[in-house]
Amino acid sequence: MAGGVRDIAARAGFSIATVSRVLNGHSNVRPETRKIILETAKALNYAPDPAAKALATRRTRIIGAVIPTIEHSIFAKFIHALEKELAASGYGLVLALTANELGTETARAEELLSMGAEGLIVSGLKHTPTLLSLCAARNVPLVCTSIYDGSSALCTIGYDNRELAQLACRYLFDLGHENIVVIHGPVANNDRTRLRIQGVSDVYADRTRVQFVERSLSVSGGTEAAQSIFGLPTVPSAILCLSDVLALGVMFEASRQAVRIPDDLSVMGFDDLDWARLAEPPLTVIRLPVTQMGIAAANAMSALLDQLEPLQSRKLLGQLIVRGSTAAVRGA
Amino acid sequence: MAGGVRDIAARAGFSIATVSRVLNGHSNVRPETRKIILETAKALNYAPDPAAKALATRRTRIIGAVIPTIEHSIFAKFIHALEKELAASGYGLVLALTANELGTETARAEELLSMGAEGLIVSGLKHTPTLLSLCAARNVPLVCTSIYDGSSALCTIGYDNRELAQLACRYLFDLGHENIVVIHGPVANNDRTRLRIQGVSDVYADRTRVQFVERSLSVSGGTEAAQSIFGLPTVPSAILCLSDVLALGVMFEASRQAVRIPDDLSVMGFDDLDWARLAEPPLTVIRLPVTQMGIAAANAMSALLDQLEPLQSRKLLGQLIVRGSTAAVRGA
DNA sequence: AACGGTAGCGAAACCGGTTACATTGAGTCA
DNA sequence: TGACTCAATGTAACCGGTTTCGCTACCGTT
Repeated sequence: MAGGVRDIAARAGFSIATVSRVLNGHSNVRPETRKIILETAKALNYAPDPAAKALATRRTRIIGAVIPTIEHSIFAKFIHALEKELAASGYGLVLALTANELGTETARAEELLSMGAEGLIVSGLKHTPTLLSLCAARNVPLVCTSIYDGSSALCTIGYDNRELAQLACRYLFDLGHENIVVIHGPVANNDRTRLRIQGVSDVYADRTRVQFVERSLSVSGGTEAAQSIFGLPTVPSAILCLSDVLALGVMFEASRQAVRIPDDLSVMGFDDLDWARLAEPPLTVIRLPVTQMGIAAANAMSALLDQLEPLQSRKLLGQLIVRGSTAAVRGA
Repeated sequence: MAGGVRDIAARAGFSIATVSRVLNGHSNVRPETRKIILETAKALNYAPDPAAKALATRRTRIIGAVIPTIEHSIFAKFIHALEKELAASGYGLVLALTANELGTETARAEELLSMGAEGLIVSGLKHTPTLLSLCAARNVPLVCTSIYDGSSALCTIGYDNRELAQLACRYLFDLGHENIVVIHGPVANNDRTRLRIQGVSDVYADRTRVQFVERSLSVSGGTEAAQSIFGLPTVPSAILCLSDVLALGVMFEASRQAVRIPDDLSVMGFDDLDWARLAEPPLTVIRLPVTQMGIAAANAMSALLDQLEPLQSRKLLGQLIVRGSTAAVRGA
């Protein structure tokens, strides 16, 4: 029932070339001709075949994203902004979630390319040589997100994880917290977490004063970590969570064990998820500009593909948001 | 640099037909021929052109999903499972988020189709006639999720929202709660919420005993609702939140106002997000089988497209998970 | 020796669009 | 009136795969 350009041409009494011209809004067509063709197209309720169009134009207008997960809100927000902005530029988003399974990223990326993605968005800076050469060979633009590295040859659009961790630690240190615990997610295959840890070490140079606890990147990771910390002989005066979800777990556990925040313990998060400002007490955090990042990544990609400008790394700024979950150490 | 089948054919000394046969694993090719062709394909690091392949085979192996948002974890979990399962069957997922903007669903669906989606997954049962006729005209399979309706002509894969709300209410009622408040997200354009509200009314038939509060579907919606409720002349003995995020907001606000849960107030959620069992107190919820739903939707779609079996509605079961946030009403 | 069957392969059509180039006819100008 | 320009349209090639159909050569039968 759905006719192609040839059907329209036959029915309207013109050639397929003219039909195509009309359908693509080219100018050198007589207005009346345009009208006739548009009408018969509507009558046949024509819809162009995506595959044929892609083959002829060599464009799919699909870009792919390979992301660890979407269940962590920080990624969800990013993807949301990314999708929205891509759509505004007429691009579609194909998604591949690696679910933190190490080493699947390259394979998933390849799948996306085989579905027609003409650009790739990934997170982090560390990728297999295979992936890199793949992109180079087929010259598929690659944008790395959640990280900014001006010295990298790759296009990175994100924030400076190390710097932001420093910002958090300096704030805590200035409040008099000389004995802190840092809870973070798995470092395996996660350069961003590693950078944040470096940032912590930059400030808390004397390693005896800072302790790192690695757990799964989830609320339960936070509660587990909190349980182990609360059982310590000397409880720290502050806990820095390198993700808000960990902080939520800590807050739940603190509430359960009647540890008062911030009186007994300062707690700080990283992300600034929606609930952070609404928590009791409201959570002091490092805010990550993920929405901005989604927009920036989408714009960089579409600008490149639309031949407007080359890819360019971009550093987005996070910020310290002081709220009620942190306080000066007692007696300081 | 990247060669096509014709390059391989020329280099290997065979015809493009044979090359294609080898590349697609057809049997009637001499083993040695296969070997030669595979080697030259590798040498030229051949990758089939997705558009050309799609045009010739009339298959894209892309399915589209139009979803309100991905920032709500319940959808994120669904999409995650969906993507994973689709990928396992060799399908890709293109995503369109409507961000609750009313009326964009149809347009977004059309976009997905124009990018080559050969199947559509949407949420809810209520859609524009345009969307429905679009799918019918191009015979694109459509799967409605987050809802089950055995009487609908459409394929629905989900849970019975009304029934589950009844389950929640009967539980509360049996605990002696005769005066409850139900907090829910916007009902506009959301048949699932409306069904849940119906389920509540089924149990709390006497409308004077139940009060409905509509807020944005977010933690802040929950805190706002809680604030208005705690200011009421007669505070209810229980609050049923038709989504866990609302419950989180309520819990935060309760903690802020020193309202003890469950002693002063029972709070109940809907979803069973990761943190629900870890909250303080752990949240009593209706668990929604969203992961299962993602898997089921993916399987239904792929089975249809692989010509294995027709689409079929499927009812998935939610369940009541009793935890610490609810208790019998005092003096009952 | 004549024959049927089949494995292996190639030529060419086809999928449904886009577009370079050719063609036509009307208008302009000397 | 002839030459030239340009707007409007058509013809056919092309994008890069898949697939139908037919040919050849070789096999085993009788």
